Amino acid sequence: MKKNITIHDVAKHANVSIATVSNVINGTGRVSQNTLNIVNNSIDKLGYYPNISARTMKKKSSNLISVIVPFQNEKGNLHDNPFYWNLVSGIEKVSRKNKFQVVLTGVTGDNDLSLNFIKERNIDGVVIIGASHNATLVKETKSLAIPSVFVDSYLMDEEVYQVFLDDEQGGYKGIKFLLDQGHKHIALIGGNKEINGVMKERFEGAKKAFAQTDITIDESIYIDVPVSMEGGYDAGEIIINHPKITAIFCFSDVLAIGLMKYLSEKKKRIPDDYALIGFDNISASQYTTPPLTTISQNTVHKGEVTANLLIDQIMNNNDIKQKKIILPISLIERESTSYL
Amino acid sequence: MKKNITIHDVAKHANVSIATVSNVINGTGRVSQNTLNIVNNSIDKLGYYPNISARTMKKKSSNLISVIVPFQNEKGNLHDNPFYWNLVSGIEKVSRKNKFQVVLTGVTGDNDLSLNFIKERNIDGVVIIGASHNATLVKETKSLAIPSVFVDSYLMDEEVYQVFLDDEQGGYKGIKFLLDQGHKHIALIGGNKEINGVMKERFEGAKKAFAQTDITIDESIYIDVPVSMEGGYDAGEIIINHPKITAIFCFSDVLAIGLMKYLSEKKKRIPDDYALIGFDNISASQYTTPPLTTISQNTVHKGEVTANLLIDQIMNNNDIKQKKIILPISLIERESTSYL
DNA sequence: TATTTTTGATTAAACGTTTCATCGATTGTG
DNA sequence: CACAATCGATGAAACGTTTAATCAAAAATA
Repeated sequence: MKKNITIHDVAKHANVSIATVSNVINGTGRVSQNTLNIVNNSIDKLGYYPNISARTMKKKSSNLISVIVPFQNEKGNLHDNPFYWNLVSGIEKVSRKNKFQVVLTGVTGDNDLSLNFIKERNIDGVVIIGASHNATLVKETKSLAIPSVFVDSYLMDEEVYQVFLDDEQGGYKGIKFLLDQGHKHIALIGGNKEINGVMKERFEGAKKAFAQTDITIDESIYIDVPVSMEGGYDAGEIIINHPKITAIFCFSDVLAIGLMKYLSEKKKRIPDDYALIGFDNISASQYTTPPLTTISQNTVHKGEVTANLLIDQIMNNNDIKQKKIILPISLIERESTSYL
Repeated sequence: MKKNITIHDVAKHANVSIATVSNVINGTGRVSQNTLNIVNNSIDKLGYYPNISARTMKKKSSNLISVIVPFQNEKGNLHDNPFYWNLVSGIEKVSRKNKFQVVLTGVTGDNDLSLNFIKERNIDGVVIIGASHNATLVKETKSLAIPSVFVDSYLMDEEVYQVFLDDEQGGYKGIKFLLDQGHKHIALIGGNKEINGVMKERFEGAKKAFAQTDITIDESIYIDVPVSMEGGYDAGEIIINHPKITAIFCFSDVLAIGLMKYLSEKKKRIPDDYALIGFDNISASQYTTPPLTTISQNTVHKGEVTANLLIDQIMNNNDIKQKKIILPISLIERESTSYL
């Protein structure tokens, strides 16, 4: 078992005290140019690297960021949706640039909801993705009293840092677009819209668009399914049994992709039989046939914004303008929609 | 600033020594049922949780697993491919079950190739994904001399723990399938096949399938593009300029999805004009039109296997049968192929 | 009963840092 | 020249565990 090189070894080698070595490593205190060189030289020569656990213990800060992904299903896997990967990608990238590392943790139900590790490890900040459905998780996180950012969670809580999309505007624009094209009977497919969350917001936006016309939303239908390709596929049956429907707004691209399969199996044509809009602009959405008109969000960017907001808190940047960051959306018109 | 509850506080509260408390926490040493109850009671009452950094320092083990994803591109983002997310999902799940947490780290080129954090944090084990292209990374990792598993890396190194797919068999089965259907001119699309790695293996398998027939592989073509939807799309132009080609084998589903878009834009029909096979069986592949015939791997499962192999090493399970685990593939026939 | 073994618990050192208080030497001021 | 201020460096305590060595009391053995 090879013995670790410690700060003591460096101190001995450089003929200085460990305090001086520590100062050199951290750029703290006062140290002359001369000893600085000597110490750095010793560090190189010995191949010294600091022990972060010791540092963490002393400083009560680990330079670790925890990203928590709650599960919708019970299989224990992370969501099968490219959206999450892109988000995490953005978070990881910015964190890395700022010398933080990302601990990725999935939490399932309330059962194994143990955020203890955050305190145990002196984790500096935590990102929670899509916690709307999980009140316990939110409460638990708040009680940690460490820097945190909730993504896509729609918490009615001014105290809390949040990043989300202008989902309402997204819902609005999607429906407005379809209405402008002359559609009158529009199906909406999404997850549970009763809970505060992205689905509810998108739906609220949709309602607003309807309200601006003389078409009442009652002529439409909302189909509540699991947000996955399979869910979208399953929703297809309901769609084709509603004879009047001419357009569909899926509150997630994965839903739209699943639905397209069902419709294509039933020989329905897009956009001829049904105009179709998705949400998220995952990269697959431009590769469907036809390419999917969708509400675009830059998910990697969202992750970057999230990480920055978190790190600003950690660093005590008091020039944080706002606790809530709402990212804009835009509608990308592709070929799954066209004028009637 | 609230003071942390330490093992000392618990000891005082329970009227025992800190050593006893430590024994209770870890289930080590001898402690009577009576004091066990008392101590546990104190722990609950005080809301004590151990400080993992202190423990890590003493035990030289952090219960942390590092997952390293090398980048192909220079944008600094993790690969935009659902494959990776599924893999990480499997790793995270098994790790969590075994009380390990996952640190996710992207490394770009050789420039910022700093694996120092692994030693600095006493990380217990490391998973490296797709390191074939990155010799420095491999060398660096080996020099760490800690438990490690390379995924999809094809290292010619018997010392090293590896998990990969039976890529050669995958390449073989795909081509054999097309040849059996009567195709004679087949295009292959993949990444760089000159480096040891999944692409090379798949190509080798393909060659074997050709060798069993009187059709020579020279009548085929290999198109080397970045492994992404965009790459597949770009390959399309080459395809349609090769008049004899009747079938295409994409060494990744994302390539196939990109290609399908190009072909559909050019009014080519699948499978009528081109038979098409993908690789990976990402969930999107069954939602394309037509659904994609593909070589299937269970990527979440692959992640689970990887984590188990790593944890077995960490736990010193000497009943590890083999250092190389090759996971089977199977061909899933969908509608992007059919007999001529 | 005298002696050994086992049980349950304790003491104290060690893990590798950071940081505060201290201190001698050098430089600056009036 | 006497004194104050600054500079560069140090010693030692503290962070919160684990664990080896030790020990008294209780139980088992002869």
